[in-house]
Amino acid sequence: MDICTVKCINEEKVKETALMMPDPDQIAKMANIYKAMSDPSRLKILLVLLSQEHCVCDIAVLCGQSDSAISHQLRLLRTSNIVKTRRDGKIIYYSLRDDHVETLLNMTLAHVNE
Amino acid sequence: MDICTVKCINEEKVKETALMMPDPDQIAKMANIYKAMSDPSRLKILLVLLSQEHCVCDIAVLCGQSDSAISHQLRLLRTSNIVKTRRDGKIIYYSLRDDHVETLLNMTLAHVNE
DNA sequence: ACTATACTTGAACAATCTCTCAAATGAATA
DNA sequence: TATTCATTTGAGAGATTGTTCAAGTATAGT
Repeated sequence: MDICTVKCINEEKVKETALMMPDPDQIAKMANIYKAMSDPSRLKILLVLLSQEHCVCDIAVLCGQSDSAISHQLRLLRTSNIVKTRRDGKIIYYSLRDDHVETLLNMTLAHVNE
Repeated sequence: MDICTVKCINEEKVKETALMMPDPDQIAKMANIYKAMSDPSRLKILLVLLSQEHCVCDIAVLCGQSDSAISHQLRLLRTSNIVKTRRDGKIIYYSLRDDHVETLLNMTLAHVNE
């Protein structure tokens, strides 16, 4: 009698796919990127920044949310390395950090448009 | 005294960006796609299916989770039109529904690999 | 008809998330 | 120095999420 009775219908295919799987670290990174874009209000922020850089309160106006709510979300996007900031006097301008997110956004936009 | 005192630091830029924004329906669709991929266990399922089609219990083995947990997630992916099914006797095979998700996954994989 | 297998479903609980509100920070101006 | 403005922060409430467990289908084999 086996101690470990793992049922597995097609062992061959399971082995094949297991070899193809990215490692846990990579999966976590991918999930983080998608998570950042998965909340509608955060996605709206990113789409706003896809157009051009903006300060916090203009983003708030464009998104129809409070400065505070936007600031909370921007912090998450900042710590996920998805947006970057630039200070000009009292005003802090936010923009997308690299091309990858832009490309992802544009690709997905094209997808939902077709 | 104004009733509606919307503060808006750069009206010009706000108007420009407002014109560029996708409509709410498109934004919702985009968010849904990202949401489907944002949970690590769901993302793992999609990466499994990126390799080839699999039945529920093989996916469960590959993901290290219960059949039930996987089935719940697969339902979400099914109703989001991200995976499709094919029945062969008692066994139901799941696979990715279209090229777009594959492309997104591969692009993001390339991104976290660099 | 009965049993076994592959999968689905509903309820429930814990964990996580997003927003609001009030207070705090840091930089520019009076 | 005091005030104002743009933004950040912390605590807390309400909603959403992912998993488990137990019970339910649906199909195939005996």
